[in-house]
Amino acid sequence: MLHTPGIMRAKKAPTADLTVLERLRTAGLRPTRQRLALAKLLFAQGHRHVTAEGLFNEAKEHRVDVSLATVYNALHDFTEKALLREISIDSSRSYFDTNVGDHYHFYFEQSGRLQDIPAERIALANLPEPPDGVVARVDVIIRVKD
Amino acid sequence: MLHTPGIMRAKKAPTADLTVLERLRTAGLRPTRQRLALAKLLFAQGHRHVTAEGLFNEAKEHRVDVSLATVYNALHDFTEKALLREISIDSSRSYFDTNVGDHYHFYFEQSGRLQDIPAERIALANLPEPPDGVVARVDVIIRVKD
DNA sequence: ACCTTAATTTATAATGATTCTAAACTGCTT
DNA sequence: AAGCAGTTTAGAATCATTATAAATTAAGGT
Repeated sequence: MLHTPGIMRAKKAPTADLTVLERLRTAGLRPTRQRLALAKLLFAQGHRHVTAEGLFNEAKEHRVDVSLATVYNALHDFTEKALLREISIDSSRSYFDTNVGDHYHFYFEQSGRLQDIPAERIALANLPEPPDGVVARVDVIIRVKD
Repeated sequence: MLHTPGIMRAKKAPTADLTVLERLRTAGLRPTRQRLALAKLLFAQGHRHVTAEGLFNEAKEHRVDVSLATVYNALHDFTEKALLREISIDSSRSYFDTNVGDHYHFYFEQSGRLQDIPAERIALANLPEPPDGVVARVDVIIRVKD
């Protein structure tokens, strides 16, 4: 059985990977092995809410060898490039949301879990103008005792 | 010039102090020297937003001798007894708000300052019900690039 | 393919806010 | 006045996050 190692090695990864690679490039981020692997974990399925520690553990489970520092770096780089959005729910840790569109959140205090609420599910009217400066974003968090 | 040390010592503090003492008692908190002093700083004037570190420094300026641990204890005790409300704006520190009524916030990212928005200034309609559990509270934070 | 360079990764140390500990102290009731 | 549960405290410990500085690697040019 003949095979062509060179071509095998050069063979392109499945579509999902390509997309991730393009996303990174488009964002102006060098698609390193680590960033690609983390981005794949983050963006493979639907929207997610992760913590640095959580993503780090997930990477380990998937035999993705990255340092915790790199997970932090990647999360911040992705956030800076609007691939992620950072959410402050409690002072003890930060969550990162793969949904960067306009939306709000349920926060379940017991479990520490977050759930998206589509923007159209809440009518926010009469938003006051800030005394000065410009509105960067409006966060709405419905805290639920579950 | 005669004076009566015993009576002087026993003399009641001004109204504000009495009120603070009553507030603590009513809340079921023992009115210790430290808690009284901190409560006075917190509730003397209008509504305020403080951090533990900030209140600690303010205490020092006023020659109120309390430890940082006590400031943390007091802030948490007050919050538990609904004399304060804790607000999570960013993951690096907690703010405590002396306004425990229904209201929202402007957050000025540059300065790290918070400003109250009265509840009636924002119309929040169609709030979705949580899938399970009960709504503990709804936070609205308007983040301002100033 | 090979170089060069700047960006990235990494182990590890450092930081900073907060919490814990366990010993000393103090309101409050008897 | 005495005793005790509730508080305070200095200092150590914790935890998430950031900084450091050396090693690695992606990208572009030759």
